[in-house]
Amino acid sequence: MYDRIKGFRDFYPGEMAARREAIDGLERVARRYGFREIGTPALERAAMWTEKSGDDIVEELYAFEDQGGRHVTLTPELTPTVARMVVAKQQALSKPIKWFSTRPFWRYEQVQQGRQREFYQTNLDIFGSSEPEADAEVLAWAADALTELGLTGEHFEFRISHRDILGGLLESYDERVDTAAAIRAVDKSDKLEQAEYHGLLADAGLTAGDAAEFADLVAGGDLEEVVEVADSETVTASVENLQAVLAAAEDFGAREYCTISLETARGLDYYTGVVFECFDSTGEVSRSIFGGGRYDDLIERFGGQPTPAVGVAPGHATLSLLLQRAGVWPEEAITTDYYVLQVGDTRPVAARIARDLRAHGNVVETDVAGRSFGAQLNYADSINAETTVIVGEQDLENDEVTLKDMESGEQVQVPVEGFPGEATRPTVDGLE
RNA sequence: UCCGGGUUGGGGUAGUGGUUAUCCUUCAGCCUUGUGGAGGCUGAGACGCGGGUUCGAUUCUCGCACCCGGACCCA
Repeated sequence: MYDRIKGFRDFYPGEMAARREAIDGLERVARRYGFREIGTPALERAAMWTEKSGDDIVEELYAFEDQGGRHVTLTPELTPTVARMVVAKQQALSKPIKWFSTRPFWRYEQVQQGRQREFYQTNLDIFGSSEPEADAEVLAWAADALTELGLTGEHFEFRISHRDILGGLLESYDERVDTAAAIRAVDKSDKLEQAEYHGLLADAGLTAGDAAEFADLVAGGDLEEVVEVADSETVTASVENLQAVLAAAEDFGAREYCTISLETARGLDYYTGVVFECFDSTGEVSRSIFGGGRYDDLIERFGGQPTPAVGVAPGHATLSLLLQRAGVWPEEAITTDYYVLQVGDTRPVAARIARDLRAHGNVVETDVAGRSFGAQLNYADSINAETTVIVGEQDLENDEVTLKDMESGEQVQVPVEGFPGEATRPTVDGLE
C-alpha cells in the first residue's frame, strides 16, 4: 500500500458526485453571464512568481527543473497565467474579456481546515473594463452562483471595500505612512486586541492619536465621515467608485448581499480598487470563504498594455464547508436509473434493452460479473438503482420482461417487444 | 516553522508487557441460477513506521510519518 501524499485528496464517487454538482452550479451560472471557459497548464515558468512577487509564495511553490533544464512550477494560482494569456493575444481579443475556469492549484503549505496542498478554485475574471458595472457583474455572478447552490442571504455576505479608501485615508494623516503594513494591520484587526492593533498602526507610522481615530473611522464604516476627515481627492474618488459599484450591484440583484466593511482589505497587494470577501453570515466559518477585487495594474506588470481587470476565485474547500453548514451540500451518493438483471442466458435481450435505455440518456448497468439473481439484486440495491428490469428465461418464454421498482418492490410485466420502445424513462408507476 | 489532540481490519471500536486481539459494521460467497434492503452459515480483513528497554512490545519509551484542530501565512 502506498500512502496518499499529504495535502492531496482522493474523491470517491459519492463525494465526487456532490462536488460535481457544486462545480456545475458555479459554471452554469458563469455561462449564463457569457463567461467563456478557458483551459490552462498545470506547469508554468517558475520565474512568473520568483521574479514578479518574490514573496512568501515562492517558498510554497512545487518548483523543480524539468528534464529540458527549464525551471518550472506547479501553478499556485491562476492570475499570472490568465495575465500571460491576455498579454499574448491582447490585440486579437475583443473586450471585455470574460473568462472562467475550474481547476486545481498547488501550494506547499500547512494543511488546515479548508486548506489542502492541492485545492480547486473556480476563477472568474473580466479584463478590459474599469467601469463599476464590471465589478458589479463579478459580484452578481458570485451571488447568483451561491444562491444557485441553495444558499440565501442568511448564509453569506459580501464585505466590500475599496483599497484606496484606506490608502488615501492613511496618506491624509501622513504621507510617509507605510500603507501596506497599515492595511495588513487593518485586515487582521478583528483578531487583535485593541492595543496591539493600535500598536501595529503606530509601527506603520501613525501617531497614537491618529491611530485611534483611524481605527474608529474604519470600524465605523461611515463613508461620508471618511471623506470629510480625509479631505483627499483619492478618498473622495474611491468612495464614489465604491458607491457606483454598489449602485450597479443593486440593479444586478447583488446589492442585498453586500455590506460595506472598510476593515476588509485583503492580504493581496496587487488589488487596486474595490475588494470584497465572502463570509459565512452565521460566523461558524471564521475565515473568509473567498475573496476578489479589482487589479488594474497586473496586466501591465506582465508586459501588456494597461488593462483594467476584476475577478473572484471561490475555493471549493471552503465553499463546501459553507454549503455543508447551511445544509445544502448535495447528497453524497451515486444514482442509477436502471439495473438490467439477467437470469440464465438472456444476454442478447438484456443487452439490447440496456442499450436502448442508454440511448434515451439513462444511467444503466447490467451484470458484468456473472452473478446470481440474489447477488444481482443486492448489487442493484447498492448502486441505488431506481428500477430493475428483470430479463429472465421465464419472462422471455412469455415474451415479457419484469420491471421492479426498487423502493416499493412493486413489479409489473411488460411485453419485451415494445420495451422500452419510445418511452424515455419507463417506470413501474407509469406502466401500471 | 510552531502549539494542542490523535493513529488497533475498508469504516467505527474494546483490550492487553505473554496462547488464536474484542465487538459492531462492511465486503465476497453460500443457504436460494427467479426476488434486494430480514435471518443463518462460511470466508476476507488491523495493532502507522523505525529505534530503544525487555526473555518477550500492539501495550513502556524516543524519533519520524500521517490525520484532526489552531498559530503564522493566505500572493
